Amino acid sequence: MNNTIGIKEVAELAGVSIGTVDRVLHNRNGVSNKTASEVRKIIKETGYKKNTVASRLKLAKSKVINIAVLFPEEAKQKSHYWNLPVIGIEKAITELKEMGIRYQISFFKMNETNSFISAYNKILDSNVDGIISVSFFKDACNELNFLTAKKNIPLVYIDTQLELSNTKYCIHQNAQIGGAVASRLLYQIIGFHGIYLVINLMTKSELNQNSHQREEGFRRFFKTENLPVHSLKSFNVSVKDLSPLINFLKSYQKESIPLGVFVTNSRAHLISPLLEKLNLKSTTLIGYDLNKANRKLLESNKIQCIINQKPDFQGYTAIKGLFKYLTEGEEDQLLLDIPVEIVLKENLNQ
Amino acid sequence: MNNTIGIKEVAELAGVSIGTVDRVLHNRNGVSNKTASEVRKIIKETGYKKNTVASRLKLAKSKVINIAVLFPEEAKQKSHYWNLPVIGIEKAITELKEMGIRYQISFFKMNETNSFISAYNKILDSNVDGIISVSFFKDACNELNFLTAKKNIPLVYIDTQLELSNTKYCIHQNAQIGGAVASRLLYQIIGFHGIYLVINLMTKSELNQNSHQREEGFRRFFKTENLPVHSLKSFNVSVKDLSPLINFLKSYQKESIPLGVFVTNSRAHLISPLLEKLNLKSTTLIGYDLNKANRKLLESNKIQCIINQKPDFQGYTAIKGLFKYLTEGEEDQLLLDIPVEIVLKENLNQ
DNA sequence: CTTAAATTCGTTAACGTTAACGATAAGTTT
DNA sequence: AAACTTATCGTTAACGTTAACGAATTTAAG
Repeated sequence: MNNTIGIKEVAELAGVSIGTVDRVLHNRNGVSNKTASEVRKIIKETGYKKNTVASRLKLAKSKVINIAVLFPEEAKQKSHYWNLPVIGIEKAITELKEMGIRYQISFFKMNETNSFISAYNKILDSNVDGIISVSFFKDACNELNFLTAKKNIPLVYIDTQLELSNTKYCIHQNAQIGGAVASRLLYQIIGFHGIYLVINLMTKSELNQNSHQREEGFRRFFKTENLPVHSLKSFNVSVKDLSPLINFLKSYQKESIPLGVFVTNSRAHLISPLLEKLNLKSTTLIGYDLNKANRKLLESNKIQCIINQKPDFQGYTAIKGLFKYLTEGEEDQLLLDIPVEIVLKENLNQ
Repeated sequence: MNNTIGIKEVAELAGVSIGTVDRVLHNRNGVSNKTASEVRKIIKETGYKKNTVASRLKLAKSKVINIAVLFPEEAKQKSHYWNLPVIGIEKAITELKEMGIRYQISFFKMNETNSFISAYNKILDSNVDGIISVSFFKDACNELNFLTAKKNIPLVYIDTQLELSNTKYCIHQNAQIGGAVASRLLYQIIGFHGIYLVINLMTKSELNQNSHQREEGFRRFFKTENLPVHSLKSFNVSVKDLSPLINFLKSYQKESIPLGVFVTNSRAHLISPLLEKLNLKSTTLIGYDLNKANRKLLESNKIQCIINQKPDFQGYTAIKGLFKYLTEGEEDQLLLDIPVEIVLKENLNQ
């Protein structure tokens, strides 16, 4: 009935003491090859699994698990987007605090690679068991991937900004699916004869990876569903100069064709006022991320739909996944697709 | 720095032994009023909280937490709707198994009150620490509420079928919000001039509580958003005789007005073939629950949107909530609104 | 062959909580 | 006053894992 096998049972079956079994389990030396392989055989046969609860009770004080979080400094601001994963992280840490786990957050400036590099160097100098961060800088992140791999420290990226070939663990939303969801929603509403507008509102010169893939998913939808569209245009415009976009909108102002706008990042709130000014009231606007401005516009029906990446959930699962990995070696909770959540005014505050 | 206060520190501060502190914590007798109140004072001052990990390690074998699950017998069928909460339950049990928690499932017939009653009587006769079930029968559930309250056994209903005044714990989706989400989606698509159809597909003579509230939420949307509609009709039809509905659809067959259909339960898959037959192809169909038939129709674009109640998540949180309650007395995770999840073809398999 | 060094392994005391088991003191019955 | 309850409280051995400590044996060095 009670088939939970402990280290004691393994020891007895192998004809050794629990100390020896423990040495084998932790790959410590001081055990002969012969007995070690015998113990390993028993472990395999019995399917022994360490009792994490007992293990962490023992180690909670002497071997605290230290997680370093390295986020953009915007995470300090309450209700800012980058603060949301922190909320999830804190929730997970609270749930696990009896297990002996701590986290420490440090910050970098989104436009300063060096602030990121010096921050991760400080982290790597401390004794850290796992890292959670965001991929903003290509070269620096590649270097960090290399350094953490060498030191055998798990590094989890959330909310992928860049996709790096040597990234091992990341927890994020599938951007293509997000784009496809947006296009289906828009297509249902404005249909074949409408005008589709994909807006990449850029702060840097290069296009963000997420935005790129979201547009790709958006465009692909029409192909896979075999739905030819009358007009689908995309704009890569700087937030500092929206004039190309404004000019385009003005040219369509008098046509009475329905307009569907998909903003591929969190700045849909910058587009809504434009549409208001130009009297394009029947426009359907879909954007990303539940920041304060977007929430407000969703509540006042100026934005019709927001796709949520659940950044809080990403932070939460990152901690839980790291804990599972560090205590049980279980990797598969560190490589996750977070579901695409569709948020309307009605299910906003749940 | 390390401000975790244990029973040992409390004992020292109160000038007693840990045995006495334990007696106070568990309200066991054998301690004088004077020392008890002194201990309680220290507990309050220090904010001592029991270390659940250590507690459960100690009790995992001697005091297993027994959860009884009482579900419709359809839960036995893989991929049936009622099997989904079981999957979530099993996931939670697996996560907590080191803590000494077990569950046992028993079944009742959805059309036989007595099968429910005899099942819960058997459960109450066994030594059970918590119960998870579904409210199908008014009188029987009221009685069960009474009996569990008397025995001080927490009873959690998921996926509310009936709303009972004396229910203490339930984990379910807000039906009104679900209805409102459906109406917004439909309104965006078919607009002011369309025809709205709410279909309550009934198996019994009385209207299901969920269906009722979903319709209410659906109708309320238009009022709160101040959107007069051209036509909004609701049908309460038996699954055995759809003819009233068919007749209605036939009468609208030749009008070229967009039609939006909201099926308030999991049986949207019964409506889709009707629409096909009557050649009402531009109809938008929204339903509930990701059963096999609905999934298939979503994938083939015959259903446009499904609202998911996340029954697996409900089961999962029910176990987690019961565990938290039984170990720490924390009640607030047993009274939960599960978010309304909007599922399209594109985000179906995540 | 003796002694030192290294290898291999068992024993044991924690981690924080629980509760059985005694031990002591106070009160009650003959 | 002896014997017997009762009330009150401290001591201690678990739960399963960890790792320091030391004991026993083998190997190497002199």
